[in-house]
Order: sequence, then structure tokens, then C-alpha cells
Amino acid sequence: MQFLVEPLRNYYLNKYPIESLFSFPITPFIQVCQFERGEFIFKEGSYPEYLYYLVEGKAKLYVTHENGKISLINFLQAPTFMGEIELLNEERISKAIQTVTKVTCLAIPIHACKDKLLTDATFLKHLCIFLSQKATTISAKYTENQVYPLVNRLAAFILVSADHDFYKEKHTEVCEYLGVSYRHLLHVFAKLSEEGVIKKHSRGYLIQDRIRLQQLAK
Amino acid sequence: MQFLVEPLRNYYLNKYPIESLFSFPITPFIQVCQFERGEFIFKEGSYPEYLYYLVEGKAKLYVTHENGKISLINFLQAPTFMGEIELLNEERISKAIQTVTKVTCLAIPIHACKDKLLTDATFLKHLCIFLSQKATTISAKYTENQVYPLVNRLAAFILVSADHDFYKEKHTEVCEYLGVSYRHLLHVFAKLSEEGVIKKHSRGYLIQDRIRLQQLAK
DNA sequence: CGGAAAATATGAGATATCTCATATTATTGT
DNA sequence: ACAATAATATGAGATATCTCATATTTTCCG
Repeated sequence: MQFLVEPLRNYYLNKYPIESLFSFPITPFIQVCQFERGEFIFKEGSYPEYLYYLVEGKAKLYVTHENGKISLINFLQAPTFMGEIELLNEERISKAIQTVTKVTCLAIPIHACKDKLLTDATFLKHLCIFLSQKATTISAKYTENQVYPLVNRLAAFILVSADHDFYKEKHTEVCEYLGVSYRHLLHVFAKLSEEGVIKKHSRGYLIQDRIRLQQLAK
Repeated sequence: MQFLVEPLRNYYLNKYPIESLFSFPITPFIQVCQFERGEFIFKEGSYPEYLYYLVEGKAKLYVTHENGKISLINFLQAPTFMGEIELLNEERISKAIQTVTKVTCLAIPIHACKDKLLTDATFLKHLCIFLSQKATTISAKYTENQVYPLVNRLAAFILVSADHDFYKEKHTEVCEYLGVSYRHLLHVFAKLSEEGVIKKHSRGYLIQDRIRLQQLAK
């Protein structure tokens, strides 16, 4: 992790203005940092020093279970807070956040700002909205995971992740995200291929029957 | 649903004081209401008129999927907010809340208090903490549901739900809560019985090997 | 560039979980 | 008290999903 100094710090502050999330001047406190791909923004069990606001890049939020299995709870993309739950609860980080690509964040030092943040109605309202959306999203994933077989969930995931009908994600991450074995994920990809819904290419899959895929997605 | 008038209203307001959750005097706005067992506090698709604060009794939060299946997301017990997400997002209720027992709530009328609530740092901080705990809880359930087979999840549920080592819950609700078929739930109960971990009685099960049950719970 | 590590691919048996059907018991409401 | 409804119980076949093992290809880094 690297903190950016002027004039780069100022460049990002102007590119991603977050003053409106607060009722007091937050800018003097903000540090701009960048993480290389594969770095940990938070490690499981660590104590958070910053509340981060991700503005560029992609990271993954995951938890490692006692049995060694990994659940990838969500991919994080801009704009998103990171570490906000631990700010509120003064707990150690229970889930890891690791960068998938190079990531740029605005970092708010907790020791310097915590009292201000926890009494700022503007910030707290934004945070409530953020947390309520987070709870809503994870609730939906939880119930859908229980009720729909992989073929439906994968169809939905392909639709959401494809760019110009081209899907290109790492199976290793996707099986952790959908909570299934690698083998089974491959099985279902093979099945969708057989049925002509998608077509395998060297670096991913091309959607061939978007209508059918949408039907499968629900 | 029935609103309680004085002096009953006052009785509950004094028994369950929530003034400290706000920085302005909320009491004049609060109505105290009771729901009979089986009543809907919120129906899926309805518009919320009140932010509720459950103080007595038990309710269940669930969602009905397009395929007709029901996922019971959580059992709600005091103290808990209900309808807070829709207060923040001005959306229709996506999940139903139905009482399991007779329920008593403090009801805050949204149209009269919304502006005050959304600018009250004290309330918003409490709400943030509540929402962050909610997100944390559902995240844990989500990942454990993916990673652990029913026997482990059921063991944990029995431990949490038993009173004086006696477990007495409706299988119909528990299978919706754990996201498994009724039959499979019965299978696993039979297996735990066979192994002498629990023992079936006329109205429930008695825990016979708490140590073993705790091992199974994780 | 080359070796190590990571990702992808495949086959096959095992098992957790599902659906379906039916019977019995308990609860509820009139 | 009785009928209807809800909950509980059971057997059995089907299937979604898992684990394991191995081979091949791709990516990464020194």
C-alpha cells in the first residue's frame, strides 16, 4: 500500500469529491492510497486504522472458515466504504478484503476522525443508506442461494458480469462467490455450452442465447 | 393490529424506554400497538406507515420467491427495529414480517417523524450500529449456509433455541429458516436421535449430549 | 526464457439434499 | 365435540452437489 502525495493526492480528491457525504470539512484528513493487485486492504483479525472509500479498481470481501473453506461474500467496486462496520463496533476485522486489480482508495484515519464521524448526521445518514443496501443485497443473495440451483444463479452471474456479451471471470473466484465446488461450476458451464446458451472461447465465454440465459437467471 | 390507549400505552412506554435512542423528545409521537399471533406487521409489497420497535414477542422475517418457495430470513425478538430499511430507501416492503406469538411494538409514524429521524445523529448512530449488526449476522449465516452441511447448522440452531436443554420449534418454520426440505430436516433429526445426541419427546427434543452437539455446531 | 505456481479441464464415485406420495397426529375454530 | 387445517412422520427414488485424482494449459516472476 502506498500513500499518494501532492499533486496526485489532489488529483484524486478532485476527481472523486466526497465532501458532500459530511457536514464538516473532511478533506484535510483524507489520505489517498493505492494498493497493488493481490494486496490486503484488511486481513482477517487485524485492527482497522482507516475507514476506506474505494474509488477505483476491484476488491473481494471474503471469509475463511474453520474448515479451511473460503466464502467470497462480494466483489467490491466504486463507490464503496470498507471498514465501516468495524468503525461502528470497535471490533477486529472478521473478513478479509483483498484487491483483485490495482485499487485506489480515499482513506480516513479513524483515530483522528472517529468522534466527528459518529456525531455527524449527514455522514451517518449516508452510512445508514449504504448499510441498508448492503443488508438488502446480502439478504437477497442468501435466500436465492438457498432456493435456486446453481444453473439459475450462474446464469444471473454471467449476465451481470459479461461485457458486450463476453464473460471472462476466474472460475476459482466464481466458485467461492457462488459457494459451489470448482468441479460443479465447470459441470454447469459445460451444460450451458452444450445447450448452446454460451460458447467457449480461449479466454472466456460468449453469450449466444441471451433470452434463454435471462430465463434461466430467474 | 390494535393501538393501546392510556394507561396501557404509558405502561409500555415506561417499561421499554427508548428516549435515549433519540436526541429529540420522541415520546409524544410513539404509539403502542399489539399484533395477535399470525398477523402481518408488514406484507410483501406494502408501503410502511410506521417504523416499529419490537419490545415483546416474536416475529418472522421472510421472503416468498418466484418459484413459490419461502425463505425465512430471521426470527425477530426484542429489541429490534422493523421497517428501518424502507424508511431509508422509500421502497415498498420486499419481505414480510409476520408474528409468531402475540407481539407488542412501539410504532413511530413515518410521515410525522421522517425528517426529524433522518437528521438526528443520535438516532442515526444507533441505526447504523443496528444495521451493521444485521449485515454481519446475515453475512455469517450466508457463508455458513454455503459451507456447512445441515447437521452442523442444525446442531447450532438447536443449541441456540433450546431452553433448559429442551428444544421445541416447529419443523415447518425451521426448514424454511435453514433453507432445507422438511424431509431432510427430519432425516437429520432422526440421525441425531439415533446417535443419542438428542432424545425425542412428545413436544420436542431433549439434549442428551451437549458436548457432542457443541462439537457438531462447528 | 524457463520453472514454479496458478488456473483450467476431465472422469468417476460418493453423498447431501431434493421431490413425491402417503399416513398419522395435533391444533384450531365454530 | 367435530371437522378442517396444520404439523408431524415415513419410505423411496432422483438429482444436485461434493470429493478426489490426475492431466493440461496459462500466468507470473526472477
